[in-house]
Amino acid sequence: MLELAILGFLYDAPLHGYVLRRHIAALTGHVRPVAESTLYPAIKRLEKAGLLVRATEPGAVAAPRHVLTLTEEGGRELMRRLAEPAQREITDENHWFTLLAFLRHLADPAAQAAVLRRRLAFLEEPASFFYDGDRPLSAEELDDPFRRGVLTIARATSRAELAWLRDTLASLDGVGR
Amino acid sequence: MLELAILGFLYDAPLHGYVLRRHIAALTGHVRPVAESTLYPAIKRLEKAGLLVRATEPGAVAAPRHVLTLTEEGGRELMRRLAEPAQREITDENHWFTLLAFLRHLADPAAQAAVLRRRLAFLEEPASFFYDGDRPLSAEELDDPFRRGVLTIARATSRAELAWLRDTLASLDGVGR
DNA sequence: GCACGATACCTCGTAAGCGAGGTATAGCGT
DNA sequence: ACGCTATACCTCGCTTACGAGGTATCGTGC
Repeated sequence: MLELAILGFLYDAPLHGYVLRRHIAALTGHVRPVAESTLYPAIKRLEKAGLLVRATEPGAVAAPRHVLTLTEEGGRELMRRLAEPAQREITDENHWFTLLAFLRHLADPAAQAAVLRRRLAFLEEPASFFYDGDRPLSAEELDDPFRRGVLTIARATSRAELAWLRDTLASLDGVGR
Repeated sequence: MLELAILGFLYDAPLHGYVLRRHIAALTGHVRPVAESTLYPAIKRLEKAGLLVRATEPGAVAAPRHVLTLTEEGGRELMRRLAEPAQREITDENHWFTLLAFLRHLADPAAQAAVLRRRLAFLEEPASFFYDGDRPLSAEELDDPFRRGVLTIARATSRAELAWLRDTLASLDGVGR
């Protein structure tokens, strides 16, 4: 998820670590902050894998900067990660939102639609958080107000997302034809 | 999050690892599956910390079971984790939902309300996923349909949750008076 | 002249999660 | 007799993440 965000931001423009950190904080920081000690090693991993290169520049304001530029391989890797996300990227909202934030980079509308359809299939599966044996329980069946909250909120999210998915898929299909 | 779920389920009744695993899978598995190689070490951690005890029972169906029972210290630890959750438990929906699933165990309505109010404060902070400098962008200002989706979905979730939070807080305050 | 905050990057030890793989038992179909 | 599936638990090595702490530069206010 972090690596995807790094690749996604760098695809737009070369950045140095500090600015990248602020971009990532803006994107997911209110929900899941990223520590510096997580970001810098992640950058090194991606550099070692040949997905980005670092160029040292004298710091405009303070210490020298390491400007990060995506390599061609890095661009290809981003496309792979966007087009063929792991199942976790589809099911976990945190991951999914990060993927959506950069899905526009995947130029092909059909490929974008294919990813959305995987999310659609996931949301259409009957699933709950609470079960009576194998039968999913609805909010109305629960006494516990907190568990009822979970289902109420999840249902509202699911509805909004299904509507958006169907809308967006329709317009992507329109472009494709 | 995983440890909270273990403590939460065991607070209801002693369970052995395999059943616990299915409970956890039902609760969060569709979004974020938990591997066996994560669960069993987690159980051992909690045992080592004195939060639960294991008793070997001949397996009813197959191999011998390790029935897990919460200790008093384990019960107290659960209450602590429910009453004073880390900020991540409040902001990250995955964590938050897990917390909500067991918040009923916290018997005091005032303590429950205090936790809900922390979530309320978080949701009331103006925050976006996308910014123009420091200014949060609204869905309407975005060209990118996927980023627009993120904001549309997040807004629907936020609305539903705010309504539920205010309702539930009102009825908790009613009980407290 | 100097403390302070912001910029900019880094290392280290520890914790947590995961996939791959292993061990066993019991029951069922063929 | 044999394989298959479900139950039930475990270890190992690898990767990722995090907090604590460190280093250095520059501009601003006092």
